[in-house]
Amino acid sequence: MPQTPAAEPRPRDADRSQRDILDAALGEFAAHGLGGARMDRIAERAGVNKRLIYYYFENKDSLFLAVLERAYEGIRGEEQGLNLTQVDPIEAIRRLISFTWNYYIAHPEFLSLLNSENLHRARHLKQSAKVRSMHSPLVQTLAGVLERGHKAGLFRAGVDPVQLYISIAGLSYFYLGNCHTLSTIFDRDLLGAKAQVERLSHMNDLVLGYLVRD
Amino acid sequence: MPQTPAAEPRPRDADRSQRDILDAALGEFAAHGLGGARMDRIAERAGVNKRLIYYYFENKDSLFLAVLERAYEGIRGEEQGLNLTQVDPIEAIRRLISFTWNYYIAHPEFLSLLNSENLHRARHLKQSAKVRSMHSPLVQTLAGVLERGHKAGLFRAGVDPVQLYISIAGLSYFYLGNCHTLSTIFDRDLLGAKAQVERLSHMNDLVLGYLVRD
Amino acid sequence: MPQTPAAEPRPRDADRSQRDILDAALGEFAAHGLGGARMDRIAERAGVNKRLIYYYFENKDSLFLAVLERAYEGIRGEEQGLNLTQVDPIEAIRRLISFTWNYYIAHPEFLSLLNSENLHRARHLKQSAKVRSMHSPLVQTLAGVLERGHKAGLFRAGVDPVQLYISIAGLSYFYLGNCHTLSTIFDRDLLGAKAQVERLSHMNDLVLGYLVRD
Amino acid sequence: MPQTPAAEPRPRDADRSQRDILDAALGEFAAHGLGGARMDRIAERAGVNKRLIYYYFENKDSLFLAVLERAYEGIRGEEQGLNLTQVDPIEAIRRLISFTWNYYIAHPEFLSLLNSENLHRARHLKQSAKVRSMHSPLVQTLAGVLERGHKAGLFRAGVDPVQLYISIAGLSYFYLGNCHTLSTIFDRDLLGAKAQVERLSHMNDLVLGYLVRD
DNA sequence: TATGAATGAGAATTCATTCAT
DNA sequence: TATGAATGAATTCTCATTCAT
Repeated sequence: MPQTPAAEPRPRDADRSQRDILDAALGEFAAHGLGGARMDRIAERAGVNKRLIYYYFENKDSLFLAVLERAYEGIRGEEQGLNLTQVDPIEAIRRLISFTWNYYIAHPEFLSLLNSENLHRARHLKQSAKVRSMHSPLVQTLAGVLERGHKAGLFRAGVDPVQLYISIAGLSYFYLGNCHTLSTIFDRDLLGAKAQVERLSHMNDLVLGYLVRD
Repeated sequence: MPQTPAAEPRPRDADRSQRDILDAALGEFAAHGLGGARMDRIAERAGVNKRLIYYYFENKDSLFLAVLERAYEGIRGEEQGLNLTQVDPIEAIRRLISFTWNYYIAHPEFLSLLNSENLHRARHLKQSAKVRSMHSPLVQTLAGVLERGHKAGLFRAGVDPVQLYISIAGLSYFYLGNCHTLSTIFDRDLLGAKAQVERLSHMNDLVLGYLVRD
Repeated sequence: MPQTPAAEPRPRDADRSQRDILDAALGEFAAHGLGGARMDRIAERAGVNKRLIYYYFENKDSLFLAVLERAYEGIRGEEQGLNLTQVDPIEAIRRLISFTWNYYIAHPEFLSLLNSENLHRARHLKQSAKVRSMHSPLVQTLAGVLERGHKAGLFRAGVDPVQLYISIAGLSYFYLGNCHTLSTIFDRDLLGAKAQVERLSHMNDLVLGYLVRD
Repeated sequence: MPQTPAAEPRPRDADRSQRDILDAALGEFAAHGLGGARMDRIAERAGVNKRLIYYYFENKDSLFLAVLERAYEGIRGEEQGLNLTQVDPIEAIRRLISFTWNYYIAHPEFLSLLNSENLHRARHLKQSAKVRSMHSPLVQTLAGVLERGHKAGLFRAGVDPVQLYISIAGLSYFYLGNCHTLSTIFDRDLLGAKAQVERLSHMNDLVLGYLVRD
């Protein structure tokens, strides 16, 4: 089907076009996965001629990587605003849990994108130097929190920050990313307001129940 | 690619053919997702004429559902062999954690399948009466364990078995299902023998650290 | 899809099976045309294993011819019951018009079958000695009616019975066979009771208005 | 059969491409019916990449409708050139009969297309707003002719223009559209020069013999 | 006479991508 | 920078027909 020509030709704005394409691609990849995403639909969503996508992004895979990098930038950027180093350790853990939970809720596309990338065995991510560098600060920050907590006699010793980070992420990720199958399987609404409060509280209990020693 | 004719004609065995198709489809769907899976490749993997797939399974989606149902049957079936009701509560929790972990490691396709189904918002699963009925026994068993633990003065009160089950699954699921991106991001081997032991021990510590009250 | 096995196996009755197949095929060919007809559906409609169709009728084309021959037998058989030679000429013409009209209404599949056969340039019919032999009596009968009418001073001279027969058939055929397009085009119901009476009366007026000389 | 690449690349002309596709499709649909038509062959006939058909026409059915609409435009357009309002009523009827006859002879595909559309119960036509509007002028013109004829004391009263139009069309349509089966059945050449003259004369006699009152 | 299992060839349609301007 | 036209290679699915019992 010939692309319906826009009433007015798109004003020539390179940045804007690229952003629109990335936004559209994010939605499409999240909704259908890499294999199910359609370049046609991305163009349509973006209000851009299909050919323009290839002008800016070499091909579907490159576009996917660009989307993925931008998504990681997003979450890591916000994470840095948490100031975990400046609050007491227990509060820091609470913040990290809440943040992760809320971020996943606010950005379900991020979960979806990760799913896709894992299905493809991180094929795209492995090509990205950018992403790797984003993560060490996070681990260091968390390590610092754990150490402070231990020194203050609050937390147990010997907790690996990477393990803990993965656990915290996993507790939210599995619940939210798999909520469609889970709510079908358990025949229970997992996303209602009450359910959300309960889950967040369960996760805090679980992690702090483990960490805190009295 | 023209299908290379089998040296010998396939013996006529309806059950065997269906099983072979399901096996092949499981592998293909796990490797490429629903959208990326190719019916051609499934036929080839199964050593079956492509047409036969449509003879037994209406179309790609029905086939996917059949695969999914069989996968759930698999894990739920093994879970029932755990005899959680017959061991002491702490041991029961340990068993469940280990089992989940080991099952995911032994059946990475299962994780992949879940990912795909969630990407599609449980579209297939929702049509399956079968699956729902598989899960209530599991929740009841876990509820029993928690209650026994509490009555014995071991476990804290008020733990929701569904929340706990989701947490236990999520701790393994996220680690294993996202190990490709995670190991890239954290630049660390997550699947070596030592790493596996560490993760399992971390998960046990986490869950039991939370549950057990002294 | 494997054919759902009948609860009880079909009793072995060769004649009955063949008749069922022909009935089913008539419906299917009429509904979808030769190209659109499906052997699967014919088997299903007939309540017969698909393989049995090939046992009795060599292939789709042979089956179509068999259906066609039986359809011609049907109309020619009934036509002979009209006794056109035994009533006065005007009544004979009326009878022929009414009969044609009513037969087409009662057997819309017959029209559809003719359409299909013409689309295929009478490919099947040309192979059938049977059908050819059925038609000469009809022309002779009509020729007799016209001659009697002329001798009685009622009808005009020089009317070609074949032309007239084709005209009479055509007046009903086009109206009924094309009623779907015609009623769409003219935005008018052509099959209501009143419309049917009007058409029949129009056709009688037309043909007799032409034939009868006063 | 791999498409033989055109020696020269096709010049980029959207209108021309669409026209070529429609021409090719008309031939193919007429020759094989909707069900028997092959998109591959249409592409080949049109000298166009198969994909281009889908670029301009959504799918086979849409293409069929487009062809059908163009066919109706063709005949209705020429009909308007007959100037039936400007000649005496008898001549007008003669012109309409001759035109219909000659148009069907010159455009056998038109008959075939109608057949197909009726087999499908005007499924496509019913979606077309366009077609309905083409036909009211025709009916009005014919009504005018009949009225003029009656007022001049030439024609009988009370003739329904739609009935008459259908009859005129039917007399040619059945003869020409079914000539393959008819000539097989009656064992008589229906398309030779002499036969054509005879049929045209028969139709004029029939219709005017009915209409004209002396 | 009757049937469930199996298939090769081909059908419509889709898709990422490139051409020409 | 932007776009409408065009395409080759797949991809899912269909269909008449045959095999084996």
